[in-house]
Amino acid sequence: MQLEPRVSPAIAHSSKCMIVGSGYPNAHASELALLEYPIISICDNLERSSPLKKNSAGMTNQSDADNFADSKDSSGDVQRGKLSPDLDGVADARHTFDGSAGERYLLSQSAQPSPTTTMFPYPSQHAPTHPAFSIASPSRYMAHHPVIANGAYNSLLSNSSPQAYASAGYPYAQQYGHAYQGTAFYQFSSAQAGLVPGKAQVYLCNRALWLKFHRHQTEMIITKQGRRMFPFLSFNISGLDPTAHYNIFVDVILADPNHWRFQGGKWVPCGKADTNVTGNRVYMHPDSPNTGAHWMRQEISFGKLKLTNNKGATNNTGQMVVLQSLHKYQPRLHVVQVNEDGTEDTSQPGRVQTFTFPETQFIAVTAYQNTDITQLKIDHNPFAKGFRDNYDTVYTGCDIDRLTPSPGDSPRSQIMPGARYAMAGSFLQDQFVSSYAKSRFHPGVGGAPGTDRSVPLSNSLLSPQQTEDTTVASPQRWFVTPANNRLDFAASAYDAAAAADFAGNAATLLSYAAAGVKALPLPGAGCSNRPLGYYGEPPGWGTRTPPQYCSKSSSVLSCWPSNSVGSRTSASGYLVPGLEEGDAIAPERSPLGGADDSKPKDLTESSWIETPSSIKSIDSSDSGIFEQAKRRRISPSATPVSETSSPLKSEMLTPRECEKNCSKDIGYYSFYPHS
DNA sequence: ATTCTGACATCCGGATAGGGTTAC
DNA sequence: GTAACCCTATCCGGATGTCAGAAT
Repeated sequence: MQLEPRVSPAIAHSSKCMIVGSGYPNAHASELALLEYPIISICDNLERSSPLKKNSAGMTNQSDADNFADSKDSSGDVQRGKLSPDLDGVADARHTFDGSAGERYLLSQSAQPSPTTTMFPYPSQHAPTHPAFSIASPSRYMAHHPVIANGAYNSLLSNSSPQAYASAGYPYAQQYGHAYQGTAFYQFSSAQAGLVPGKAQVYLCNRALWLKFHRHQTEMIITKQGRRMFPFLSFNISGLDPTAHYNIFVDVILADPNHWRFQGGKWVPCGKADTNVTGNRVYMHPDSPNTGAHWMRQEISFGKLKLTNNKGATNNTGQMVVLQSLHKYQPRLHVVQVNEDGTEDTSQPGRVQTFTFPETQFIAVTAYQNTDITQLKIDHNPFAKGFRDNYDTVYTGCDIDRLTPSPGDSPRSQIMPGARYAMAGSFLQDQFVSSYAKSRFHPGVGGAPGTDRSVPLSNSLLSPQQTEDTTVASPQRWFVTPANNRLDFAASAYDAAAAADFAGNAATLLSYAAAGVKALPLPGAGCSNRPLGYYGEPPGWGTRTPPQYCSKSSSVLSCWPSNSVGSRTSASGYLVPGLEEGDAIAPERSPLGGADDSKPKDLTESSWIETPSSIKSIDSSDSGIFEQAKRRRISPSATPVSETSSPLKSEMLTPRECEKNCSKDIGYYSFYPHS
């Protein structure tokens, strides 16, 4: 299809003058230091980084690499330092991130009027004049691996930015730069925050889960036959034209120019990445093309996306994304408006929007390196359930003993048992909410909700590279309630302690802010709950466990009218309190308070508690939590999570409750028009 | 020494078959 | 008595991480 590099003058300009560290025109050097992500000059890379543009430009991976290398060379100290493994975008950011930093990056933007407008999903990197993607020509995506450099679409952002992109290199730099410039793309008006017709907003539904992995540097297994991602990519989109048609797909690009190695309990760069790899890097959502209403109606899951290292794979190439082991990748979501027949229309600008979620970065491996990651996978992936029982035998019963025996890796050992168990809500972060939900309130499973046996999923879950951060994060950091989602988050930005748990890393935080995010995506708000009623159709994981959840929680299902975009996008639909960060909910910290617990409680009880004990036993047996409780031999004192603090209750508010609660935050909810 | 591969055991959900119950 | 429906058991495919051995 049309791969012609239709780049606006602004874009062209931006692509030619990438200046290291200048991605944050309004940021001070100190701030840059916090940005964490390397800022590397990548002249011409902006366009090339796009699988489409690259094809059209006939660029080679090597050229990409060279450009990247060149940019590094010219980028100076900043970028050089960024190449440190500790600067991969998480660890250090967290170390240095504090309340002030959070404020600085989230709220201090001149373009960002107030903290109250900082709570929004990731805005896209709009591509005003970018040639649309085409599903008709998959080959166009069979491009070389570009080093993440903002992507073609990112570069197009410059259209609205007078300063274009003085810097690029890594995606975030560009994004931040864009955001810091306060581009008009992102409406920071409290009244219209993020509500820009035609401009989609995307929530990473399972963001909390991603964060859990991200804190340890996510690893994804790649096999010849292809391995599914876990966590898998799952998004919620809003802001699309309900009647317009869109293609939605994900591509995976190199997140940095390094080859990585797990050494000494941590990931360290080891030479240059091999960018001379071909293969499909794009996974088109099977529902594409479809209407905006369709996309907004349900969660968009990419559970069937498989990662492989088999460059010559011929089967299911459409489902396979070819990657290289020990390379760091960054998935990106692309939303491309197409004609009704699925064809592209490049005549209109702004039809391509790209979303990058830093927390979804991962290193492709053929075998897990970090045992913390392994354990997280086992703990959260239903398919790995069979390995959970090994806990008793493999480990001595103390989850601390089970920790990664990596040097200097003692994050969990720093956790107070109570705090650890208090992370009950973390389960809600799971990709498979239902699995845990089923047993969450299982009678007799005392402390089940808080029996995250293996992994302290909050701030305590720090990788060896994050040991400095020992601050006890507020468990409900990501517990989004209709009334507090945005404001709470903003407030949290000032909370140094919370900062640790805040998105899991400063980089992420920054990405939000820089990307023009007005508020934390509060992904869970929309997804952790909504999936209940939308999992029936989505492919992949979503089709497995979720249905169970639905079948057993009919009352919950009713919370998400799947046939009504309007209702879905209503405040209640999107903002139902979702435990995104999964941490235990501290009622006292929740705006909803204990009073509001009653309703969710009733709801859950009606859905679960009334289930015949016999059935519940059966269900709970595979819930994970139940097993964990059994394995952990949890003592009453070790399971402080009371019913009132159960995350599920907050998570499962009914629409009525949602509306009631949501009304507390008019500013935010006004974003989602009630039908 | 590091990385990759394939076999393996395990788990889950879907599909199917069989049996039991109920309604006509 | 028959058909329809429901429930349960079983089989199968696909998924997981583990592990030992091969490859680099």
